[in-house]
Amino acid sequence: MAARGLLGAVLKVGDCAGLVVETEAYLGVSDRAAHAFGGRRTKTNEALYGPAGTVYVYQMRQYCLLNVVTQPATIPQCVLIRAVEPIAGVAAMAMRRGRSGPAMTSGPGKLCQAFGITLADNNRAVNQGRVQLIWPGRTPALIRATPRIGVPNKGTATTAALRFFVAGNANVSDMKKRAIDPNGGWQ
DNA sequence: GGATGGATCAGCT
DNA sequence: GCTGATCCATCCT
Repeated sequence: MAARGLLGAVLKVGDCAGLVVETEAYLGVSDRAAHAFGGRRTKTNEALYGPAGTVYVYQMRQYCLLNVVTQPATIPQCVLIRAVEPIAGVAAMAMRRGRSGPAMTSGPGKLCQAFGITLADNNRAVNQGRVQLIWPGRTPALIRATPRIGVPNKGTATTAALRFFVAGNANVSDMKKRAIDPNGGWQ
């Protein structure tokens, strides 16, 4: 699954970069939690119907969320990037976030603020705009799966284990202190 | 450590 | 009007 394949990839925006450590899969028309559920297509989610590698930025309240389309055009599936481990441009990210440490990029809204990702980056091809994904990055020692976050009361969409993260990485959202691996969860 | 409520806003109904 | 793929401060145990 594409959501697992993104773990360990390098996300690069301008001079800032980080390793993807947490993702969620959104399975298109059959997924009640997806914006394209039932084939819904509006100006806002138009990017979902682009080719694989299209950036889909969704704004929620005062934050933006970063997605990457994973299937050919007209098949609206995507992966939400929920958290990264900062590896470059840390000072710039800390300034934009007003915070440092794990709280800087350990959530979908947080990492977009840290990298300066906005709706201006929506509906553009990865590696042809400011947002880039680069392989190889690092290899997770262990990938864990749980239900997605913020998807209540939607039957199987709520219970399905479609959230994936690098086990033990300190930048994963809601990571318990006891569960942190000193090696960052990498091989 | 866990639960709660407010901030805040574009887009859809 | 209403509704979120959120975040943070501030309670409480």
